[in-house]
Amino acid sequence: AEPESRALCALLPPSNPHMQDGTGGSDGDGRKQDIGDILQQIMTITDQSLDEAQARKHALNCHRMKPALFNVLCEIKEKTVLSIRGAQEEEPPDPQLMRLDNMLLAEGVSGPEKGGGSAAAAAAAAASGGAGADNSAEHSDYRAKLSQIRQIYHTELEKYEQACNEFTTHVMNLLREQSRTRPISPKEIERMVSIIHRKFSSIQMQLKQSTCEAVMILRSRFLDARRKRRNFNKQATEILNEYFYSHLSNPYPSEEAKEELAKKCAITVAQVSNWFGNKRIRYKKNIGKFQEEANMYAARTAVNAANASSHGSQANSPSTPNSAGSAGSFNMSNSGDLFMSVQSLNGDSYQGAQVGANVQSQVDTLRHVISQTGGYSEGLTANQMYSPQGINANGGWPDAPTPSSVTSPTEGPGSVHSDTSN
DNA sequence: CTTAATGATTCATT
DNA sequence: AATGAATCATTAAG
Repeated sequence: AEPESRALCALLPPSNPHMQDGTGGSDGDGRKQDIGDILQQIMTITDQSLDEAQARKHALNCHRMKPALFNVLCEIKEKTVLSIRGAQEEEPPDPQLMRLDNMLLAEGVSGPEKGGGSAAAAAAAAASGGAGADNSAEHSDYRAKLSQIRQIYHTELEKYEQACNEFTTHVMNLLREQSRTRPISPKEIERMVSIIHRKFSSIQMQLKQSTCEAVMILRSRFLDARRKRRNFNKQATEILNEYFYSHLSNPYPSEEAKEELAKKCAITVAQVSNWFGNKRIRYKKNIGKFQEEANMYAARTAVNAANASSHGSQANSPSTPNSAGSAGSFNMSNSGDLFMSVQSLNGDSYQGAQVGANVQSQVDTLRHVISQTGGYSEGLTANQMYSPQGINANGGWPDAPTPSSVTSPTEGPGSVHSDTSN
């Protein structure tokens, strides 16, 4: 068969003139010049009618030499494809692409439809309390933009996918059509398809990259925005202040208390912790500045307590950790002296019917009220002697939860520098 | 615009 | 990990 092929090969040029009407007749010498002609020819092809092309194709297919030429082409193909196959190997999974994919997945851009996610977030916000609207309002911008990005990403991706598929089918049809004229193995089609896919996937990667970039920018903006603070509403501040001043001797709410405060204030536990951290340090820094506030809340809490106790129930006071059994443990345990003083105070002003946690929670309050009214100055002075400002000076809260006298401001907490550093 | 108030963050400490 | 202290960055008030 070999010599025959060669012979056929030799026969090939003479058969050409049929294809190349007048233009392609030139051979090796005038190549550069020919390029112009070929170009011209190509340009004119577009002008040719489909019928003409179809007829030409048909003529080609029906050419008597066609089967032989086909075989030749097959043989040549065999060799070249082998060499191509050697160079062509499985592409490794691009690590960068994986990185991008992972990130997009993590950001919820490429993951499952975020409709559920946002619904869940909304549900969570709703569950966290009535004023969860704050939180969702804060995040709505972020979420809206994220979903916008996601939508663009998905539509673009879909567009690419569609275009890729369209193009692939086009190419496959083309190759299949051409396979009647020239030998095209399925492997080759496959390879072509993979090349197309690779091209498109590189485009996709660009899309993913830019999407990632957008998300990152959005995210950084959001993180910056996270620093944007919104003041708590008045009610929340009141609740927090009530707790603070009614636990002034030990303003360290337990985890449970924090949770309850958080729930009541419609803020997070972390925010409660922040608030107490700020409050403690700022109160300590300049007690005088908080005098008025302290007295106010003390009085208010005292009224609440009085009402509560007169009703025979303490569950009403927002400042006290209810569930009397356990919540009071952290301050009951370390203050026998306090308890004693409370009892004496109770003897003076209220019925001794206070129970459990409520007692401790009202110690400071009662002090305030009593000192405020002035009628019980003796008892107060005794308390002051018992726990003078010296303790405040030495650090106050952490070691011994001692009642701090708010009413005598000791206007000189040496460093009155407020923290206005900007 | 300036300043105080305030929530959040960061870092050191325990 | 929780807290204190300092600081940042925004908001509200003047």
